[in-house]
Amino acid sequence: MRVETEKNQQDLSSRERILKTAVVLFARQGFDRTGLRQLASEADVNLAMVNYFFGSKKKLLTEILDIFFSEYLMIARVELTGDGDLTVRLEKFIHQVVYFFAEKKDCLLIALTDLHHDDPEILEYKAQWGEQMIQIMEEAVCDSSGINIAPKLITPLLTSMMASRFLFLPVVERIEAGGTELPDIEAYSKIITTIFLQGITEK
Amino acid sequence: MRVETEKNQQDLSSRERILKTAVVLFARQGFDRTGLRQLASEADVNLAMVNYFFGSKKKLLTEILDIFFSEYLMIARVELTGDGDLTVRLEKFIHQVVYFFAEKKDCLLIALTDLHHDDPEILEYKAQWGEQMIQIMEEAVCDSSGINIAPKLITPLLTSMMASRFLFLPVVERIEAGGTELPDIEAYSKIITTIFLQGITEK
DNA sequence: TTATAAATTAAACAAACGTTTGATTAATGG
DNA sequence: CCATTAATCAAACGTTTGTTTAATTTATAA
Repeated sequence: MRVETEKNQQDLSSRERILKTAVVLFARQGFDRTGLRQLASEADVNLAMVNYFFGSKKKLLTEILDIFFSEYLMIARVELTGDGDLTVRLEKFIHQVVYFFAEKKDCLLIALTDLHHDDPEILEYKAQWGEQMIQIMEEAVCDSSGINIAPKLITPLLTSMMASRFLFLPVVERIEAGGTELPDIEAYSKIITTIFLQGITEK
Repeated sequence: MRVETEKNQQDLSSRERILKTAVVLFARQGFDRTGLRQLASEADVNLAMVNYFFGSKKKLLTEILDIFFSEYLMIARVELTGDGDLTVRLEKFIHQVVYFFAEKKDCLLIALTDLHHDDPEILEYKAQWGEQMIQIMEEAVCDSSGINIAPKLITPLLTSMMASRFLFLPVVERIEAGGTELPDIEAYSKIITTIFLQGITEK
């Protein structure tokens, strides 16, 4: 079960091939279940190259997530800060993030599932990113509006809402029941926005 | 770092001690990072007892989650089905589930983070539970109301909303920023209900 | 070309993994 | 009290794990 065809990967550098393959394998199998030998084999590099380029398996993980978190944070900064109408800002933010999650759904899964462990090193790493996200939310959403919800509550909540589709996708795809199918990303983004702003009840 | 004092555990049977210890360790460290030797040591049983009582490490995991999922499903059946006002039913459902998640937050973390892997056996296991949940949601919420949202979307969404506090709790607890602190469970439950029904915007 | 650095390789390392075995002790019911 | 089952134990099973080493090839720059 190759991650990509060799044609698609052979023009990439060894470092980039490891990175790309690791994202897919970590998302599919989990960080701990993915051995360096399988990773090296599917990325078509020697076993020792992972530690040569990244230092350790854990460093490889944080390098993957650095890229993901910094982009997520950038979207928040660009779309949420400013003086425009809060509703409009949130609308654009959710739209951008949902499409970003859809594109980087493997990284999202790794961030949500593989990072929730006891390792103090990993926990502090997450806290660094989470703190920045909560600060943006506080200044851009909670302070500058009539909304009176703790940023420590609303930040995880909105993130969970936007991520819910991708977090449960592997399960939902297996299920035949539930007449209607899942809407596409555009419709999904709009539904999340509507519920977050107005709830499910008809106006 | 003992899971509980020996006093609290010594009156339990070996089987129950393994179960209780496994829940805590799996939630903290993840299923894969928790070795049977550590588990046996902290549960104060011999290494071989885990396989003696549960057959395998994976069976121990599914036994833990069976209890959790069946209770979650029971709450959904009790609170969601019926002819009463949908708003009232959802209100009660969210309240019950949030308190249930708070009480069983370790199991919730295991279900959300340790189950998202490629193992076909695990995936089918999850699909069995997910299918029942989606069916309840479809009949009780989607069909019997003006709400026109795919049950395959709304079920993961609502679950994610209710779980968001617990999924991110280990990170949020580490963060000093964000002036206000996290509200208690009662307030959290009410906020989730309000947002799900009416959104964040003031009426 | 030659010297220097980067990349790649096969092989080995100790440690930890889940599981099984066979013997031994404790508990149970006739 | 005896027979039978359940529970507990230490020890070992063969794999697999992440990491390191030292040698070799490839690429870069002088």
